[in-house]
Amino acid sequence: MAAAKSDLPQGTLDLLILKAVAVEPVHGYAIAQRLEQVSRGVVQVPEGSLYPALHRLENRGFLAADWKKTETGREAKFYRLTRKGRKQLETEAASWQRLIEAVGLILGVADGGAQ
Amino acid sequence: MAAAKSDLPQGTLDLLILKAVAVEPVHGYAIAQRLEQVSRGVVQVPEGSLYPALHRLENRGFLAADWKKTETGREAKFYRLTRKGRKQLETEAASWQRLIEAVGLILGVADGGAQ
DNA sequence: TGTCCATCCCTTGCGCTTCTAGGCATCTTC
DNA sequence: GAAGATGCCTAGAAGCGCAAGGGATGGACA
Repeated sequence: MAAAKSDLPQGTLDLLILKAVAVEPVHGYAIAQRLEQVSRGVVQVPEGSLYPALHRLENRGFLAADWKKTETGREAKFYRLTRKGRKQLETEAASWQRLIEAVGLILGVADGGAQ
Repeated sequence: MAAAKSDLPQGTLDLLILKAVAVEPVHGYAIAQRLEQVSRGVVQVPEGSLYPALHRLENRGFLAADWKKTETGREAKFYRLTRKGRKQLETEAASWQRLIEAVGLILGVADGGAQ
């Protein structure tokens, strides 16, 4: 059923996470909340997707993490973008742009089914 | 020049195939060529991705197929959109729109949206 | 005639990512 | 001290795209 739930296409999550972290160091739980909020609920990131993704990105050197206290007084792992990660963010953002342009061409070019 | 190789995110291929078939019945080989051509080489569909995808879509009742002769005189499997498939195309196209808008919000690509 | 290339179809197995479904620990509130 | 929110994590299953195989046909060309 077409709920607001939108399974993210493979690879997109990485891009979104990198972008979310680029602004300022954030911890995982807040990343999910921020993505959902900014996207107006369209993007929903279950924790089972989020944390593995964060670990992947950290393993590849795109993110680095430090434990700090949150506003609520709890210890949390704050991720920040490395230099390599910033470059990766640019690359993926460019790829994304190229992709949506290409898909746009395909979806829009043939006026055959234009409603 | 280096072709812009772009691994398609999971699920995107279905949408593109449905759209390609929507205009008129086409056979698999031509679908791949058309997608690559219309997208200006950005979208490339290897046969190992294409045919399984076609079979999936046929299995789910989104596509139907008939063997016909091509212009070049060879037998080929021409796929066409079923009623269910057309509905699916609309659904997926809408999902895609919603997604790129959401990602756009997060990336801040909208003019002045960044902050 | 025989060979090569382009066209056209297909399958298997791998790798990758996402999601479901759990568990664990801390802090606040009642 | 129980409950709920916060915050982190893992294991397993499922799905999809891709590389790398293979086969069959028709036309071009020597």
